Amino acid sequence: MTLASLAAELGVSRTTVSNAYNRPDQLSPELRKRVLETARRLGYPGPDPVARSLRTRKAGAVGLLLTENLSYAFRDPAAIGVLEGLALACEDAGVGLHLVPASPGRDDVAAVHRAGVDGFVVYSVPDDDPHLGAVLARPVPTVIIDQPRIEGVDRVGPDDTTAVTALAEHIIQLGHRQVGVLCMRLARDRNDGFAYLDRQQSAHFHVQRARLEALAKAFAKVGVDWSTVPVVERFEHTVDDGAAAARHLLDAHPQVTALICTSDILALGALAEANRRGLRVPADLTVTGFDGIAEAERAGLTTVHQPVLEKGRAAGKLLLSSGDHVKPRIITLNTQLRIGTTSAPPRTMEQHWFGP
Amino acid sequence: MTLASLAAELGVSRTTVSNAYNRPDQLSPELRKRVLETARRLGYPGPDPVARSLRTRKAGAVGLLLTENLSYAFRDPAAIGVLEGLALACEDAGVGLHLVPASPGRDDVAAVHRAGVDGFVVYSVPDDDPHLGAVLARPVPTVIIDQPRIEGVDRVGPDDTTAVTALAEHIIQLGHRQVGVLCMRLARDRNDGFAYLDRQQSAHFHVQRARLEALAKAFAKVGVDWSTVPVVERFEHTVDDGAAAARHLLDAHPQVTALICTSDILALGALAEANRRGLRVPADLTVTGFDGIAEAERAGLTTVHQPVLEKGRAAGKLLLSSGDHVKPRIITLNTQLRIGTTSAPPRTMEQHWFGP
DNA sequence: TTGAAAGCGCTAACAA
DNA sequence: TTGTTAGCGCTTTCAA
Repeated sequence: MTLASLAAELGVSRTTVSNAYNRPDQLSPELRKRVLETARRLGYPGPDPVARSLRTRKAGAVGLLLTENLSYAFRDPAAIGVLEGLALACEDAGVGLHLVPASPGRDDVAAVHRAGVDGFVVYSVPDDDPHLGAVLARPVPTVIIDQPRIEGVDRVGPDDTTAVTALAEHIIQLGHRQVGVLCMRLARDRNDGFAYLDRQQSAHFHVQRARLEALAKAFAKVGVDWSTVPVVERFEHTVDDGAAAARHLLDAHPQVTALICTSDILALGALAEANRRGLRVPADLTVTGFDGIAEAERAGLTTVHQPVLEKGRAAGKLLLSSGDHVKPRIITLNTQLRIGTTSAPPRTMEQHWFGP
Repeated sequence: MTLASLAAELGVSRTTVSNAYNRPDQLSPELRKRVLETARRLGYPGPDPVARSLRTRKAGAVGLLLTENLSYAFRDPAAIGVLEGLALACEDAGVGLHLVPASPGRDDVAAVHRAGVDGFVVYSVPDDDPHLGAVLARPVPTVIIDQPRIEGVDRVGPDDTTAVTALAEHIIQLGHRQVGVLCMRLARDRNDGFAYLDRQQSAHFHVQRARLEALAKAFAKVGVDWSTVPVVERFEHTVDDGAAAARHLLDAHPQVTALICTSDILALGALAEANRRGLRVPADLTVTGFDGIAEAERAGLTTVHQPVLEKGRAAGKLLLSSGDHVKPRIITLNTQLRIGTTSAPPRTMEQHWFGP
């Protein structure tokens, strides 16, 4: 059954049948009723969506590219928040959200080519991601969330530099000079261990790079040589990995008084590890995160909150309002330093205050 | 730029250009290279996915219908698990996952018609959902997760009756006879309050209905008249709503010794409310859930665990392996009663044991 | 290895 | 109010 065969059956033109579905005001109610009834009787399911899309040049869906194991997207509360916000924006506009199957491993870009969508949202991928390249090659609008920064492409994200600088100043003000850092993956190759300056500076994930740079700059101001600061990178982004990274760092640098983590998930792991080694937080060790996920707030983590749901929603709105703009649009989201109960002056400072 | 104009530019046929993209073995490497290079130079982005889909009759995506506020899907860990499993199955098969924008309020079924997909997964909708009707009217395979049960349609889900019966027997064996129930919405209309027998029995959500029926049957066996058992329904499915529902129930029926909740989320709310009123769990009140989400296990909740990720994945696999079967396939997932620290004999029993 | 021809199923000018 | 005409951009027999 097709629209044409139904029209033939009815003895009307295809236009009439099409109008019965798409422009009810273009034909008499009786005729329309007759068309619809005959369609039901004959089992015609209505106009084929793909053929309609081809004709109207509208797919009615936006693609979401997140080059990661899907498990990541559904396990990280921050990512879920972004997804939810984006889904809400799509729902408002009545368009579908098409998750592009792009595993990080297999560089199979075909899925991007195959996606019938009117635009793409790209969420936090490395700047050398081949899927990203495929997306940008498609003649549809694109909005990038967080990273990378691409000249001429719309983007939504926080100002990582400002946010992390505020956090660093808080830690510095507390008196910490012996700090360590746990960060997420810096490139597509796996490196579960220390990340030295060259790797930090050549990181393919802009967000991580910006956060590390902001930390380096802030600590340099108070005389800390960043090349001496231990930074441990972790490929996977889970609480357990955060704990393992913390262990790795503290084993090698027990003198560290503050652990700065570039995400709450890692920080929660660090808290677990501190607990495991009998370190009291914040008395013996300060731990900070980034994102402001609910679980972190419940744990009292000192962190930088960012409005993740708003981030996804803003990206969706931006994408869906494309067309009436020329210059690329950048939306910078407000972040907020939230001082919890996991940061305090280092022990040595307390000893100063209270005497030995 | 289209495939045709590129072919014209190159002085070759459209077939050749098409083959350059889709069947590299059908033309000489040199010619292919020339085609691809010219394409890049002229900014031809490759075959249009929609046109290709029309021609090949393959959209390369599966639709997901969940008639709910999207916020629900992204806030309930059980739903996220299903989503993740389904996404994994899609990723394995290299097909996209198209979230259909179907708000519960607006009965706008158009989004279902517009979705260019090769099949649908329907997750837990009421049996009278109009979107579901639209899905079933489309000539593509469909798999339903959890509910409703539709004759002739593939389905994946747990055996709620067996699972809840085991749970009920546990509670009964502990000695509880004065029980109360918190359940999720029973129909599309909002009813935040008591749900009496007629509403329970006419519930449009099969899962809730089956669970209530199983409870009724199990308690009837030990002489409890189910019509005297307070059941509080809640339209929204959040921890806060669970707490409010528990308050509602306990205010009216303080003699209740066990609160049986049809989901972990509601149960977590009930725990919070018990805590608020100074009731010790399980000494003063037994609380049970359903689902086995991580947070519940962390809280030591007595619950029925179901493999949510597996549920989503199984549904995806089923859908993607359609075609080579005739009879509808039903996959029943194993559930597991997990007795935690929130269930114990009622106080009156203890008094029996230890004397007054 | 390449090309010609024939649609996939639909919508939107425009004309009647 | 209805019909005619002309594609949307592509793939796929089939024949050369």
